[in-house]
Amino acid sequence: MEQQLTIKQIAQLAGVSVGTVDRVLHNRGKVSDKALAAVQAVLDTQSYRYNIHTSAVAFKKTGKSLHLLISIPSSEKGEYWDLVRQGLDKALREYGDISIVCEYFFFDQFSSLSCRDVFHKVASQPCSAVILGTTFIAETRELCWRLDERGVPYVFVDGSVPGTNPVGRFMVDQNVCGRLLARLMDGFTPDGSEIAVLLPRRIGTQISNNSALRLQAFKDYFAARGSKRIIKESFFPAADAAEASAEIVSFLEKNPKVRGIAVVISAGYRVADAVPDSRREGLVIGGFDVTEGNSRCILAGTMDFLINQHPDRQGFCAVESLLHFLLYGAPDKSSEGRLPIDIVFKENLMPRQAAE
Amino acid sequence: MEQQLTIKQIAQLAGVSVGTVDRVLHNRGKVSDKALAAVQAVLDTQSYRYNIHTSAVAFKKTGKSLHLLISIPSSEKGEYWDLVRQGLDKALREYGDISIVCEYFFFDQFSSLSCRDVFHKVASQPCSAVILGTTFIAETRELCWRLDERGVPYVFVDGSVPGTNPVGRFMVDQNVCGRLLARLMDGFTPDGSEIAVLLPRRIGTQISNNSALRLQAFKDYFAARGSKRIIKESFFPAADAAEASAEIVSFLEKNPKVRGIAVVISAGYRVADAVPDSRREGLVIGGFDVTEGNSRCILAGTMDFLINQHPDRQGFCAVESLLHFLLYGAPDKSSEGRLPIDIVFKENLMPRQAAE
DNA sequence: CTGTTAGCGCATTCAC
DNA sequence: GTGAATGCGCTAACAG
Repeated sequence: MEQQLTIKQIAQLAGVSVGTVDRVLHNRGKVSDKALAAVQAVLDTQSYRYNIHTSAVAFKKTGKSLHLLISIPSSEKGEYWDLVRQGLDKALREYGDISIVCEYFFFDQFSSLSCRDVFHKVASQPCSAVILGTTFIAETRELCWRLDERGVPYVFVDGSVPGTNPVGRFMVDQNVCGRLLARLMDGFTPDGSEIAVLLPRRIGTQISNNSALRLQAFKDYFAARGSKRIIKESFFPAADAAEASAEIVSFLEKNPKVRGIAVVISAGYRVADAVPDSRREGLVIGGFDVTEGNSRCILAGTMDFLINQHPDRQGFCAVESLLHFLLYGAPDKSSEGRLPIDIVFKENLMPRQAAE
Repeated sequence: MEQQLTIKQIAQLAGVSVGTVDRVLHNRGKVSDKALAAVQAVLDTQSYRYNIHTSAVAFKKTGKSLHLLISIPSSEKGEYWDLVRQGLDKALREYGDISIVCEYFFFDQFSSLSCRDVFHKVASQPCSAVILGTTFIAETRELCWRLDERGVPYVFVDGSVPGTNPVGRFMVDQNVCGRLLARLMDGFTPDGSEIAVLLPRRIGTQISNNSALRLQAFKDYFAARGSKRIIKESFFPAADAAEASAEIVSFLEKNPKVRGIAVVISAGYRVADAVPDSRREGLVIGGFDVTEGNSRCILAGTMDFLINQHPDRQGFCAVESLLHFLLYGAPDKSSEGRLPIDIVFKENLMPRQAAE
């Protein structure tokens, strides 16, 4: 709408040259106090909007390009971290006018050793910035310290780690996830019935931070309302379909009053697949995220709803914000807020939920 | 990621100049068959991505700017069409690097006469393109014919009108809205209870197309499942708080078995406000869209859920797509798909749901 | 420290 | 019909 302020105009208003304005805007130093004050004065009055795209064009001249390192868990196609990746890639495509060299470092989300190994490589790799999937707290923190030392900016996807200084954090509120799950389960199951919460059991690894937060919030919901609902917590081997199936069948037999199953991870389809048809009627199953497996179950009617964290959006925002930071030199305004959470039923499941 | 193809490179590969490539890309004619074939050959092999932003920069030189006409219903702050407007404005801000002159033409969504009047002005106003809120079918169609004659492109927000040729249509599937509403109501109310559907009663105007579609889909949901649920349809005066209140109290007294109220328009808060506290317990109220009134009720706990059509997103996408069309000369790939629909509970209500 | 300038992708104008 | 040249906002190299 209203004409944008350009650096040329700023220069004119401040009585300096565009070079000086550029130096001020990017904190490149080598500016006299007087010139700095003059430019600042203009910036304080008028609102300047930086044009990331023309900036990118100018960058091309030098042949320099941004070097992005992305370290996230590896993932089957259509599973959680692959969706994150789709969002990352989509952003990289959308900002294709900016010269970006991008390198992925995948680690095994079930192995802290693998994470440590991979992060070690990341720590010493020269780059402009890093995007991290926060899975292992200690390992992530250590890497961040190394990056801080080197002055390399980084952003988090899917979580945050205390004691670090990320330029942005892109995640949803797990507390909201847990309470929302509780609300839906509470509403969709009959009053006297029991509800099961299924947690992942992993070999040699303890329950992930997100699962724990969701479980806590889930229980908090009922506690806060003074609900008499009986909640049955149970672990299942999320990685092994056959084993999971056997355990879930047995669990349902032992708990005949269960009318709802809340799966606090994105492998809900494993549970849905395991429930025998004879038990399907009157059983509500809810899970997380529109992964391929969950999507299939929703369409088939063997799962009832999903809480969508929009992993793709998280990835997209991470790249977008990081580019803004790298080119503009200051964090994006919206890099700190929690991202919205959706609820997906069969009725509103979109074949391809597009990232942003 | 991979280097973008530029028009300079295309020119080189085709053995012509950038001017010729530009003429081909924009169908400006004045190109020999031979040159056209050469450029086409390159475009067929390589994939060219047009850079809308550098294009916008170049446009500035000429001082020419895009003239957008936006004609939508007027609206109180925070109500449905104001949310659409927020999305429109957000897009205009985001694409602030493009010189756009934008003019709003508001009409009264309850008066076809007002619409006709306003559209008459729009029809003769010179402009680059038009964005239309599709409220009155006949009036919209007539305007579109006039625009077609003049060769002015237009897009729809919040609906579509048969027999027109919009460059894009940005809306959600009302069929999905209705079925989703039914699904939620069905799940959240006890089995034997009755469900009320509340429709707007307007003076001198018949029920809007969207409301009718939602109602039909709502009923279809139950019919398809052979459900024995009793659905009570009722009209209420959405525009008058006092009258609405009286009628709803009386409705609830006459229908004591009603446990769910589905309001098929965005004025659900009027219903929620009218329900006496004594009847609140065990009553589920669902409506449409995160308007200020609905938002207040959700937070207060007097409404239970909203189906969010993201009017802001619709507006945003409309502008984005139109700009793409105007600058590139071809419709956006994603200008035809239906937009996603969210569900909002107290737990996942975001204070300010940002557009895109 | 500061101003000038070339050039990025693109649209347009104007000679040829 | 066509291509060379100009300038949009911006960066960076360079000359003062």
